[in-house]
Amino acid sequence: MTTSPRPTAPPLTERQEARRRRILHTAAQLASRGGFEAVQMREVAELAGVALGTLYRYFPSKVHLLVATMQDQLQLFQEQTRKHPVEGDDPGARVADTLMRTFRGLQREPQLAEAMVRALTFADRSVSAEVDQVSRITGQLILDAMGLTEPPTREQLAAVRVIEHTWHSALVTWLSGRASIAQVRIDLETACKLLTL
Amino acid sequence: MTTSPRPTAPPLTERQEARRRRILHTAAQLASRGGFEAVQMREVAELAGVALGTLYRYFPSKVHLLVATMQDQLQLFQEQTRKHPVEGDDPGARVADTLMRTFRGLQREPQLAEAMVRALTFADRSVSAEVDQVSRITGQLILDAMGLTEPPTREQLAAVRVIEHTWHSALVTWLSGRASIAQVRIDLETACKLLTL
DNA sequence: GGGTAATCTAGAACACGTTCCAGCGTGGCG
DNA sequence: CGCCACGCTGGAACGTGTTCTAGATTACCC
Repeated sequence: MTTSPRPTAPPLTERQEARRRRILHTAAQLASRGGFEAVQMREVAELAGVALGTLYRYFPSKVHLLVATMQDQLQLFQEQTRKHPVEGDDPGARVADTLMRTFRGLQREPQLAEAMVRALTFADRSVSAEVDQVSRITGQLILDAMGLTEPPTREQLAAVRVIEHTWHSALVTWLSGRASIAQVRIDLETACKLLTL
Repeated sequence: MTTSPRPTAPPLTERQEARRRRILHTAAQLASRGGFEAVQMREVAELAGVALGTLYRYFPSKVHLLVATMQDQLQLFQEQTRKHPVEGDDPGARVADTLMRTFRGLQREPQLAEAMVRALTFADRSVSAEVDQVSRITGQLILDAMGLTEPPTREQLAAVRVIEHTWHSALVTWLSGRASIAQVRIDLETACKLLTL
Protein backbone atom coordinates (compact mmCIF):
# COMPACT_ATOMS: atom_id res chain seq x y z
CA MET A 1 0.00 0.00 0.00
CA THR A 2 2.91 2.32 0.55
CA THR A 3 4.20 1.44 -2.92
CA SER A 4 2.62 1.95 -6.36
CA PRO A 5 3.06 5.70 -6.79
CA ARG A 6 1.74 5.52 -10.38
CA PRO A 7 -0.48 2.50 -10.78
CA THR A 8 -1.45 2.92 -14.42
CA ALA A 9 1.91 3.93 -15.88
CA PRO A 10 4.38 1.43 -17.26
CA PRO A 11 7.11 0.59 -14.74
CA LEU A 12 10.01 2.99 -14.67
CA THR A 13 13.56 1.94 -15.33
CA GLU A 14 16.12 2.50 -12.64
CA ARG A 15 17.44 5.64 -14.28
CA GLN A 16 13.93 6.95 -14.58
CA GLU A 17 13.13 6.22 -10.98
CA ALA A 18 16.31 8.01 -10.01
CA ARG A 19 15.32 11.03 -12.12
CA ARG A 20 11.94 11.10 -10.47
CA ARG A 21 13.52 11.06 -7.04
CA ARG A 22 15.99 13.77 -7.97
CA ILE A 23 13.16 15.96 -9.18
CA LEU A 24 11.06 15.44 -6.06
CA HIS A 25 14.05 16.05 -3.83
CA THR A 26 14.95 19.24 -5.67
CA ALA A 27 11.39 20.48 -5.47
CA ALA A 28 11.26 19.87 -1.74
CA GLN A 29 14.57 21.61 -1.27
CA LEU A 30 13.53 24.70 -3.20
CA ALA A 31 10.19 24.76 -1.43
CA SER A 32 11.86 24.50 1.98
CA ARG A 33 13.28 27.92 1.54
CA GLY A 34 11.01 30.24 -0.37
CA GLY A 35 7.80 28.22 -0.42
CA PHE A 36 5.48 27.86 -3.37
CA GLU A 37 6.79 30.69 -5.46
CA ALA A 38 10.41 29.64 -5.00
CA VAL A 39 9.69 26.36 -6.77
CA GLN A 40 10.34 27.48 -10.31
CA MET A 41 10.09 24.86 -12.96
CA ARG A 42 13.20 25.99 -14.85
CA GLU A 43 15.23 25.90 -11.66
CA VAL A 44 13.89 22.53 -10.57
CA ALA A 45 14.85 21.13 -13.96
CA GLU A 46 18.30 22.64 -13.87
CA LEU A 47 19.13 21.59 -10.30
CA ALA A 48 17.75 18.11 -10.88
CA GLY A 49 19.92 17.84 -13.99
CA VAL A 50 17.01 17.31 -16.30
CA ALA A 51 15.61 19.16 -19.30
CA LEU A 52 12.52 21.25 -18.81
CA GLY A 53 10.57 19.05 -21.20
CA THR A 54 11.54 15.99 -19.19
CA LEU A 55 10.37 17.57 -15.98
CA TYR A 56 7.00 18.15 -17.60
CA ARG A 57 6.94 14.56 -18.82
CA TYR A 58 7.27 13.37 -15.24
CA PHE A 59 5.00 15.96 -13.66
CA PRO A 60 2.54 17.63 -15.99
CA SER A 61 2.40 20.82 -13.95
CA LYS A 62 3.89 22.58 -10.97
CA VAL A 63 0.83 21.63 -8.94
CA HIS A 64 1.24 17.97 -9.86
CA LEU A 65 4.85 18.17 -8.77
CA LEU A 66 4.07 19.67 -5.39
CA VAL A 67 1.14 17.38 -4.73
CA ALA A 68 3.44 14.44 -5.43
CA THR A 69 5.89 15.97 -2.97
CA MET A 70 3.11 16.08 -0.39
CA GLN A 71 2.33 12.41 -1.02
CA ASP A 72 5.95 11.64 -0.37
CA GLN A 73 6.11 13.60 2.86
CA LEU A 74 2.82 12.26 4.17
CA GLN A 75 3.94 8.72 3.59
CA LEU A 76 7.04 9.41 5.62
CA PHE A 77 4.89 10.73 8.46
CA GLN A 78 2.64 7.73 8.17
CA GLU A 79 5.56 5.35 8.50
CA GLN A 80 6.89 7.26 11.48
CA THR A 81 3.51 7.18 13.13
CA ARG A 82 3.07 3.49 12.54
CA LYS A 83 6.47 2.83 14.08
CA HIS A 84 5.77 5.04 17.10
CA PRO A 85 2.03 5.31 17.61
CA VAL A 86 0.64 7.81 20.07
CA GLU A 87 -0.23 6.39 23.49
CA GLY A 88 -3.44 7.04 25.40
CA ASP A 89 -6.83 5.61 26.25
CA ASP A 90 -9.16 8.01 24.51
CA PRO A 91 -9.35 7.43 20.75
CA GLY A 92 -10.30 11.05 20.17
CA ALA A 93 -7.27 12.27 22.07
CA ARG A 94 -5.03 9.86 20.18
CA VAL A 95 -6.30 11.16 16.87
CA ALA A 96 -5.86 14.79 17.93
CA ASP A 97 -2.36 14.08 19.22
CA THR A 98 -1.39 12.21 16.09
CA LEU A 99 -2.54 15.05 13.89
CA MET A 100 -0.80 17.60 16.07
CA ARG A 101 2.38 15.59 15.82
CA THR A 102 2.07 15.62 12.05
CA PHE A 103 1.39 19.31 12.32
CA ARG A 104 4.60 19.91 14.19
CA GLY A 105 6.39 17.88 11.58
CA LEU A 106 5.13 20.25 8.92
CA GLN A 107 5.94 23.18 11.15
CA ARG A 108 9.59 22.23 11.07
CA GLU A 109 9.68 23.22 7.40
CA PRO A 110 6.96 25.84 7.21
CA GLN A 111 7.87 26.99 3.72
CA LEU A 112 7.73 23.46 2.41
CA ALA A 113 4.38 23.03 4.08
CA GLU A 114 3.15 26.24 2.54
CA ALA A 115 4.17 25.15 -0.92
CA MET A 116 2.57 21.74 -0.64
CA VAL A 117 -0.68 22.95 0.86
CA ARG A 118 -1.01 25.83 -1.58
CA ALA A 119 -0.62 23.33 -4.40
CA LEU A 120 -3.10 20.97 -2.81
CA THR A 121 -5.84 23.54 -2.46
CA PHE A 122 -5.15 25.20 -5.77
CA ALA A 123 -5.36 21.91 -7.64
CA ASP A 124 -8.11 21.73 -10.21
CA ARG A 125 -9.84 18.66 -11.57
CA SER A 126 -6.85 17.54 -13.60
CA VAL A 127 -5.08 16.73 -10.36
CA SER A 128 -8.01 15.26 -8.49
CA ALA A 129 -6.69 11.71 -8.61
CA GLU A 130 -3.45 12.73 -6.94
CA VAL A 131 -5.21 14.94 -4.42
CA ASP A 132 -7.55 12.09 -3.63
CA GLN A 133 -4.53 9.94 -2.90
CA VAL A 134 -3.32 12.50 -0.37
CA SER A 135 -6.74 12.54 1.19
CA ARG A 136 -6.71 8.77 1.42
CA ILE A 137 -3.39 8.75 3.24
CA THR A 138 -4.63 11.36 5.69
CA GLY A 139 -7.79 9.37 6.36
CA GLN A 140 -5.72 6.27 6.94
CA LEU A 141 -3.54 8.18 9.39
CA ILE A 142 -6.63 9.05 11.40
CA LEU A 143 -8.05 5.54 11.24
CA ASP A 144 -4.72 4.15 12.38
CA ALA A 145 -4.74 6.51 15.36
CA MET A 146 -8.23 5.38 16.32
CA GLY A 147 -6.80 1.93 16.88
CA LEU A 148 -9.93 0.07 15.86
CA THR A 149 -10.32 -3.60 16.52
CA GLU A 150 -13.29 -3.90 14.21
CA PRO A 151 -14.37 -2.10 11.03
CA PRO A 152 -15.41 1.52 11.60
CA THR A 153 -19.08 2.37 11.84
CA ARG A 154 -20.84 4.74 9.51
CA GLU A 155 -20.80 7.40 12.21
CA GLN A 156 -17.10 6.98 12.75
CA LEU A 157 -16.40 7.35 9.06
CA ALA A 158 -18.49 10.50 8.98
CA ALA A 159 -16.53 11.86 11.94
CA VAL A 160 -13.26 11.03 10.21
CA ARG A 161 -14.35 13.04 7.21
CA VAL A 162 -15.11 16.08 9.35
CA ILE A 163 -11.81 15.71 11.18
CA GLU A 164 -10.07 15.55 7.85
CA HIS A 165 -11.84 18.70 6.68
CA THR A 166 -10.90 20.43 9.89
CA TRP A 167 -7.30 19.31 9.65
CA HIS A 168 -7.02 20.52 6.12
CA SER A 169 -8.71 23.86 6.60
CA ALA A 170 -6.96 24.57 9.87
CA LEU A 171 -3.66 23.95 8.13
CA VAL A 172 -4.57 26.52 5.53
CA THR A 173 -5.54 29.14 8.08
CA TRP A 174 -2.36 28.53 10.04
CA LEU A 175 -0.22 28.82 6.93
CA SER A 176 -1.80 32.09 5.98
CA GLY A 177 -1.16 33.41 9.48
CA ARG A 178 -4.81 33.64 10.48
CA ALA A 179 -4.68 31.08 13.26
CA SER A 180 -2.14 30.14 15.92
CA ILE A 181 -0.97 26.64 16.59
CA ALA A 182 -2.87 26.67 19.85
CA GLN A 183 -6.01 27.49 17.92
CA VAL A 184 -5.35 24.66 15.48
CA ARG A 185 -5.04 22.28 18.41
CA ILE A 186 -8.35 23.45 19.84
CA ASP A 187 -10.07 23.06 16.49
CA LEU A 188 -8.75 19.54 16.05
CA GLU A 189 -9.74 18.57 19.57
CA THR A 190 -13.20 19.98 19.00
CA ALA A 191 -13.63 17.97 15.83
CA CYS A 192 -12.34 14.84 17.53
CA LYS A 193 -15.17 15.01 20.02
CA LEU A 194 -17.31 13.63 17.23
CA LEU A 195 -15.54 10.30 17.60
CA THR A 196 -16.79 9.64 21.12
CA LEU A 197 -20.38 10.60 20.57
CA MET B 1 -21.40 46.17 9.82
CA THR B 2 -22.29 45.34 6.26
CA THR B 3 -20.63 48.56 5.16
CA SER B 4 -17.00 49.71 5.39
CA PRO B 5 -15.45 47.57 2.65
CA ARG B 6 -12.07 49.26 3.08
CA PRO B 7 -11.81 50.74 6.55
CA THR B 8 -8.33 52.23 6.34
CA ALA B 9 -8.52 53.71 2.85
CA PRO B 10 -9.73 57.26 2.20
CA PRO B 11 -13.36 57.36 1.09
CA LEU B 12 -13.90 56.83 -2.61
CA THR B 13 -15.50 59.39 -4.84
CA GLU B 14 -18.64 58.47 -6.72
CA ARG B 15 -16.76 57.81 -9.93
CA GLN B 16 -14.31 55.64 -8.06
CA GLU B 17 -17.03 53.67 -6.36
CA ALA B 18 -18.64 53.18 -9.77
CA ARG B 19 -15.32 51.96 -11.19
CA ARG B 20 -14.94 49.53 -8.34
CA ARG B 21 -18.41 48.15 -8.95
CA ARG B 22 -17.81 47.86 -12.68
CA ILE B 23 -14.64 45.92 -12.05
CA LEU B 24 -16.25 43.56 -9.57
CA HIS B 25 -19.20 43.02 -11.85
CA THR B 26 -16.98 42.29 -14.82
CA ALA B 27 -14.90 39.86 -12.80
CA ALA B 28 -17.98 37.99 -11.65
CA GLN B 29 -19.28 37.86 -15.19
CA LEU B 30 -16.07 36.47 -16.62
CA ALA B 31 -15.79 34.01 -13.77
CA SER B 32 -19.34 32.82 -14.28
CA ARG B 33 -18.39 31.31 -17.56
CA GLY B 34 -14.88 29.93 -17.56
CA GLY B 35 -14.04 30.04 -13.88
CA PHE B 36 -10.75 31.11 -12.39
CA GLU B 37 -8.65 30.99 -15.51
CA ALA B 38 -11.20 32.90 -17.57
CA VAL B 39 -10.75 35.91 -15.33
CA GLN B 40 -7.88 37.54 -17.15
CA MET B 41 -6.72 40.83 -15.82
CA ARG B 42 -6.33 42.49 -19.23
CA GLU B 43 -9.83 41.44 -20.19
CA VAL B 44 -11.34 42.55 -16.88
CA ALA B 45 -9.72 45.94 -17.36
CA GLU B 46 -10.89 46.28 -20.92
CA LEU B 47 -14.48 45.19 -20.29
CA ALA B 48 -14.71 47.37 -17.19
CA GLY B 49 -13.45 50.33 -19.23
CA VAL B 50 -10.42 50.88 -17.07
CA ALA B 51 -6.68 50.84 -17.66
CA LEU B 52 -4.72 47.84 -16.47
CA GLY B 53 -2.77 49.97 -14.04
CA THR B 54 -5.99 51.24 -12.54
CA LEU B 55 -7.33 47.76 -12.08
CA TYR B 56 -4.18 46.96 -10.12
CA ARG B 57 -4.61 50.10 -8.09
CA TYR B 58 -8.04 48.93 -6.99
CA PHE B 59 -7.15 45.27 -6.55
CA PRO B 60 -3.47 44.54 -6.10
CA SER B 61 -3.75 41.04 -7.58
CA LYS B 62 -6.12 38.66 -9.28
CA VAL B 63 -6.57 36.87 -5.98
CA HIS B 64 -7.49 40.11 -4.22
CA LEU B 65 -10.03 40.78 -6.94
CA LEU B 66 -11.68 37.40 -6.65
CA VAL B 67 -11.68 37.39 -2.87
CA ALA B 68 -13.40 40.78 -2.97
CA THR B 69 -15.91 39.22 -5.36
CA MET B 70 -16.53 36.50 -2.82
CA GLN B 71 -17.09 39.09 -0.09
CA ASP B 72 -19.68 40.68 -2.30
CA GLN B 73 -21.51 37.46 -3.03
CA LEU B 74 -21.43 36.28 0.56
CA GLN B 75 -22.92 39.52 1.73
CA LEU B 76 -25.77 39.07 -0.71
CA PHE B 77 -26.39 35.59 0.66
CA GLN B 78 -26.25 36.94 4.18
CA GLU B 79 -28.87 39.57 3.43
CA GLN B 80 -31.09 36.98 1.77
CA THR B 81 -30.74 34.68 4.73
CA ARG B 82 -31.52 37.42 7.20
CA LYS B 83 -34.63 38.30 5.26
CA HIS B 84 -35.77 34.68 5.01
CA PRO B 85 -34.23 32.67 7.83
CA VAL B 86 -34.46 28.90 7.84
CA GLU B 87 -37.26 27.48 10.00
CA GLY B 88 -36.92 24.62 12.46
CA ASP B 89 -36.49 23.74 16.11
CA ASP B 90 -33.04 22.20 16.13
CA PRO B 91 -30.24 24.78 15.93
CA GLY B 92 -27.90 22.24 14.37
CA ALA B 93 -30.37 21.48 11.61
CA ARG B 94 -30.97 25.17 11.02
CA VAL B 95 -27.26 25.76 10.58
CA ALA B 96 -26.86 22.79 8.25
CA ASP B 97 -29.86 23.89 6.21
CA THR B 98 -28.65 27.45 6.02
CA LEU B 99 -25.24 26.36 4.78
CA MET B 100 -26.79 23.98 2.29
CA ARG B 101 -28.93 26.79 1.01
CA THR B 102 -25.86 28.91 0.53
CA PHE B 103 -24.28 25.94 -1.14
CA ARG B 104 -27.08 25.67 -3.64
CA GLY B 105 -26.73 29.37 -4.28
CA LEU B 106 -23.11 28.82 -5.23
CA GLN B 107 -24.08 25.78 -7.24
CA ARG B 108 -26.20 27.95 -9.48
CA GLU B 109 -23.01 29.51 -10.83
CA PRO B 110 -20.50 26.75 -10.37
CA GLN B 111 -17.79 28.42 -12.42
CA LEU B 112 -18.07 31.58 -10.39
CA ALA B 113 -17.89 29.51 -7.23
CA GLU B 114 -14.83 27.72 -8.53
CA ALA B 115 -13.07 30.99 -9.28
CA MET B 116 -13.83 32.53 -5.90
CA VAL B 117 -12.94 29.47 -3.87
CA ARG B 118 -9.75 28.81 -5.80
CA ALA B 119 -8.73 32.38 -5.08
CA LEU B 120 -9.68 32.06 -1.45
CA THR B 121 -7.59 28.97 -0.83
CA PHE B 122 -4.71 30.11 -2.96
CA ALA B 123 -4.46 33.41 -1.14
CA ASP B 124 -1.19 34.00 0.64
CA ARG B 125 -0.47 36.24 3.62
CA SER B 126 -0.80 39.44 1.61
CA VAL B 127 -4.51 38.74 1.30
CA SER B 128 -5.10 37.47 4.81
CA ALA B 129 -7.06 40.53 5.92
CA GLU B 130 -9.55 40.11 3.10
CA VAL B 131 -9.77 36.36 3.58
CA ASP B 132 -10.37 36.95 7.25
CA GLN B 133 -13.27 39.19 6.36
CA VAL B 134 -14.81 36.38 4.32
CA SER B 135 -14.32 34.06 7.24
CA ARG B 136 -16.01 36.54 9.53
CA ILE B 137 -19.05 36.79 7.31
CA THR B 138 -19.32 33.01 7.14
CA GLY B 139 -19.07 32.73 10.91
CA GLN B 140 -21.76 35.34 11.29
CA LEU B 141 -23.99 33.42 8.90
CA ILE B 142 -23.67 30.38 11.13
CA LEU B 143 -24.24 32.35 14.32
CA ASP B 144 -27.32 33.94 12.80
CA ALA B 145 -28.68 30.52 11.93
CA MET B 146 -28.16 29.33 15.49
CA GLY B 147 -30.66 31.93 16.61
CA LEU B 148 -29.04 32.60 19.94
CA THR B 149 -30.84 34.58 22.60
CA GLU B 150 -27.69 35.01 24.66
CA PRO B 151 -23.99 35.26 23.82
CA PRO B 152 -22.50 32.01 22.53
CA THR B 153 -20.54 29.82 24.92
CA ARG B 154 -16.92 28.89 24.43
CA GLU B 155 -17.99 25.42 23.27
CA GLN B 156 -20.40 26.86 20.77
CA LEU B 157 -17.74 29.10 19.32
CA ALA B 158 -15.40 26.15 19.01
CA ALA B 159 -18.11 24.20 17.21
CA VAL B 160 -18.71 27.11 14.87
CA ARG B 161 -15.06 27.08 13.93
CA VAL B 162 -15.14 23.40 13.07
CA ILE B 163 -18.32 23.86 11.07
CA GLU B 164 -16.66 26.66 9.20
CA HIS B 165 -13.64 24.50 8.47
CA THR B 166 -15.91 21.74 7.27
CA TRP B 167 -17.93 24.09 5.12
CA HIS B 168 -14.86 25.49 3.51
CA SER B 169 -13.08 22.23 2.90
CA ALA B 170 -16.20 20.44 1.70
CA LEU B 171 -16.71 23.24 -0.79
CA VAL B 172 -13.23 22.66 -2.13
CA THR B 173 -13.69 18.93 -2.49
CA TRP B 174 -17.01 19.42 -4.23
CA LEU B 175 -15.54 21.95 -6.65
CA SER B 176 -12.71 19.63 -7.57
CA GLY B 177 -15.22 16.87 -8.23
CA ARG B 178 -14.11 14.67 -5.35
CA ALA B 179 -17.36 14.80 -3.38
CA SER B 180 -21.05 14.85 -4.29
CA ILE B 181 -23.53 17.34 -2.94
CA ALA B 182 -25.12 14.57 -0.90
CA GLN B 183 -21.74 13.96 0.68
CA VAL B 184 -21.31 17.63 1.43
CA ARG B 185 -24.67 17.64 3.17
CA ILE B 186 -23.69 14.65 5.28
CA ASP B 187 -20.39 16.26 6.24
CA LEU B 188 -22.10 19.48 7.27
CA GLU B 189 -24.72 17.64 9.27
CA THR B 190 -22.03 15.65 11.00
CA ALA B 191 -20.14 18.77 11.96
CA CYS B 192 -23.33 20.43 13.18
CA LYS B 193 -23.80 17.67 15.73
CA LEU B 194 -21.12 19.48 17.70
CA LEU B 195 -23.61 22.25 18.42
CA THR B 196 -25.98 20.09 20.43
CA LEU B 197 -23.40 18.38 22.53
C1' DG C 1 -9.75 80.56 -12.24
C1' DG C 2 -4.85 78.72 -11.45
C1' DG C 3 -1.79 75.58 -9.44
C1' DT C 4 -0.71 71.26 -7.74
C1' DA C 5 -0.95 66.65 -6.30
C1' DA C 6 -3.22 62.58 -7.04
C1' DT C 7 -5.32 59.54 -10.29
C1' DC C 8 -6.04 57.56 -14.73
C1' DT C 9 -4.58 55.94 -19.50
C1' DA C 10 -2.06 53.47 -23.04
C1' DG C 11 1.23 50.58 -23.77
C1' DA C 12 5.77 48.51 -23.29
C1' DA C 13 8.34 45.35 -20.62
C1' DC C 14 9.31 41.54 -17.49
C1' DA C 15 8.70 36.89 -15.04
C1' DC C 16 7.41 32.44 -14.90
C1' DG C 17 4.41 28.40 -16.19
C1' DT C 18 3.81 25.88 -20.17
C1' DT C 19 4.28 24.19 -25.00
C1' DC C 20 6.79 22.98 -28.92
C1' DC C 21 10.50 21.53 -31.93
C1' DA C 22 14.76 19.62 -33.97
C1' DG C 23 18.23 16.71 -33.05
C1' DC C 24 20.84 13.37 -30.17
C1' DG C 25 21.33 8.98 -27.40
C1' DT C 26 20.04 4.65 -26.11
C1' DG C 27 18.09 0.29 -25.64
C1' DG C 28 15.78 -3.48 -27.90
C1' DC C 29 14.88 -6.31 -32.19
C1' DG C 30 15.59 -8.38 -36.56
C1' DC D 1 25.56 -5.03 -36.98
C1' DG D 2 21.91 -1.89 -38.57
C1' DC D 3 17.66 0.07 -37.53
C1' DC D 4 13.79 1.85 -35.19
C1' DA D 5 11.09 3.79 -31.51
C1' DC D 6 11.21 6.29 -27.69
C1' DG D 7 12.97 9.24 -24.25
C1' DC D 8 16.02 13.03 -23.33
C1' DT D 9 18.27 17.62 -24.34
C1' DG D 10 18.74 22.52 -25.29
C1' DG D 11 16.42 26.20 -26.44
C1' DA D 12 12.97 29.09 -28.56
C1' DA D 13 8.39 30.71 -28.17
C1' DC D 14 3.81 31.79 -26.18
C1' DG D 15 0.29 33.32 -22.63
C1' DT D 16 -0.94 35.63 -18.74
C1' DG D 17 -0.08 37.95 -14.15
C1' DT D 18 2.43 41.87 -12.73
C1' DT D 19 5.32 46.12 -12.96
C1' DC D 20 6.77 50.34 -14.87
C1' DT D 21 6.78 54.84 -17.38
C1' DA D 22 5.34 59.07 -19.66
C1' DG D 23 1.87 61.84 -20.41
C1' DA D 24 -3.31 63.23 -20.00
C1' DT D 25 -7.14 64.09 -16.72
C1' DT D 26 -9.25 65.02 -12.57
C1' DA D 27 -10.00 66.66 -7.90
C1' DC D 28 -9.09 69.83 -4.57
C1' DC D 29 -7.45 74.07 -2.35
C1' DC D 30 -6.54 79.01 -2.42
